[in-house]
Amino acid sequence: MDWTDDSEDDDNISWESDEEAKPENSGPPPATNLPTVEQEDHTGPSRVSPADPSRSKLISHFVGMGFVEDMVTKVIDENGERDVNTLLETLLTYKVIGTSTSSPRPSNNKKKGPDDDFSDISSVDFSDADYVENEIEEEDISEEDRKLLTLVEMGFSTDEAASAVGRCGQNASILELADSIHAAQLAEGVEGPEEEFPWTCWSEDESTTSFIFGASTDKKRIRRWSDIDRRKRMKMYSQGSRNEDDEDLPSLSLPNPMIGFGLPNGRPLLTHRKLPEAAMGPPYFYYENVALAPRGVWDTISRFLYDIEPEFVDSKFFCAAARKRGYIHNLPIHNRFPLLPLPPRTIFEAFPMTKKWWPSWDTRTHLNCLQTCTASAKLTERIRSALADSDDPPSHNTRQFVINECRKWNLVWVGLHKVAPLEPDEIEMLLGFPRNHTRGGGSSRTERYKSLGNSFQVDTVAYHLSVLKDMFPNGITMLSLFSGIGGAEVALHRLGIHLKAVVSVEISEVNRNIVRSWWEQTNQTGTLIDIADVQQLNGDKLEQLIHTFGGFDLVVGGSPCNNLAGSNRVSRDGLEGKHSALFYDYFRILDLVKNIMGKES
DNA sequence: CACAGTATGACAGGCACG
DNA sequence: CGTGCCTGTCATACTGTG
Repeated sequence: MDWTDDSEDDDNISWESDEEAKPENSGPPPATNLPTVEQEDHTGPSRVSPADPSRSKLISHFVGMGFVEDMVTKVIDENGERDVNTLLETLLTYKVIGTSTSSPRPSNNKKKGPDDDFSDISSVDFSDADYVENEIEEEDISEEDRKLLTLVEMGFSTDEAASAVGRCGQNASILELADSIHAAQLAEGVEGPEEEFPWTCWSEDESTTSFIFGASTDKKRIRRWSDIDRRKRMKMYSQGSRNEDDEDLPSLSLPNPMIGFGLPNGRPLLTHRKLPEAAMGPPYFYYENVALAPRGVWDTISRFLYDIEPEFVDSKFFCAAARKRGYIHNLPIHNRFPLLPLPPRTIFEAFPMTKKWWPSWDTRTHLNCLQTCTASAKLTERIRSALADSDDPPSHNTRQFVINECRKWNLVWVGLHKVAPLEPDEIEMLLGFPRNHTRGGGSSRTERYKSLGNSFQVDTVAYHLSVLKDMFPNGITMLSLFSGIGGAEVALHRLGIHLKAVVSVEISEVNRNIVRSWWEQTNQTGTLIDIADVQQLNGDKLEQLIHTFGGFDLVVGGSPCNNLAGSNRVSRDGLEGKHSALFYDYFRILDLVKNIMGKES
């Protein structure tokens, strides 16, 4: 499966285009810049030339993040100070290059040449003489030492790094070593030495680079994810430099591209995080809502949900339709795997019949977010007549009109000059549900659109939940809040995870019927209990349920987005809105479950 | 009454530009 | 760094129809 065929998209992966547009980025060599213990003697602003205030501020900022000053200086020299985002990307790229030389791939750790090491970072020019020179220098460091250095850079102690190499052998990859240390920490029940979230890496695929946040060897300099500093970094990461006055505003920024902690087939998938003590299970939990909520909403949600950083993912990387969502969960994030078969990932793959009628000037390869409303017949007729009356190809204005409406309403081409909204069963397919999942059972067409528009994208959610399969070979007991049409249930079922018991809370009777009907049709052998209102789920009721089922393994829920979604022109009131305030019920119930289960164990 | 159709912007992020 | 422009967004309220 090729996860890179988006490259012709207009929403190119930003670092690709950035790097390609800047061949001069081939600058500083990676190897000598591998952070080492010497790094601890680097200082802040004092060593920075005061000649240029903005420059020295920039340098000390990056140095404070754990980059070596020489490397920072060099990167600024080459890129200028204008685009902080580019600077950070470049610095991180060099860091990753350095890391990758010391971490052979798990499947291929034979002798390797430079090409092997860097083939996945094609956008950087390695013909640079500096690079060759430093590759030679790097040969002087033993393989084991390089791994130790990398682990230390990731925030582990030298003792832990050495023990991990001892346990896993010298041929183990960095990822395996990091996992081993993490597992050892969990087994011992001790707080990790480097606070939570020592580093995070988003990696994509063979043609892209990876990002690492906050790597540093200095314990005191490690930034807690929950600190305000992370906002600064996220802000820089996603938007470049901003007004300093904004820094106190509690506002998380969205990553671009929106790929969460990594995608299927991402290579190498260097993901590892340490959660705050209070966030850890049991039970595991998984919370979802729209990514583009009003300012401050995700900060609040994150603060309530034990300060876990949201994972923002756009489902366009999983299927043919976009769906930008934030997920907060305490699940492990390594060894994820996608649902099979992989769903169609472009419009043409999903709807081959449309290709015949698709005009060349409609360059869409993905649909936008599937919503609860669809275009009217009147609009599609306006489009048809506009095209029928115009030349071939149509004028710029006509094309623009048609394209805008097609994007806005997710229209597809079904005939000459003829566009149409998706049918409910087509949306079911895009979202990963079985065909006719919402059909029948007293569900009207409008209700189907509404239920589907409010649902999970199953493949995306399943990818995150896939880590549960090995952990619960005998199946799981789940509390599903705001179940809707059962996206989480379908995801777990498709993953082959047995559902021992599901307590489903859903206000809509139509949706409850859909889930019940699906449950019966898939011959589930477990128990399904449905409850209409989250308000009914008080401490007594939960205690009773937990007693009956021996606790919950997983608490899933996507609370209502009505007052958060951008489409809402009337009552986009944020988390305090009538519907979206139900988030607090999610938190209340999750916290109750944690407390009750904590007592019983 | 149920259902379908329709009109109804605000707002934030990304980008190019000066 | 500010500005303008473009783009995208799990929706609500009202009206018409049978």
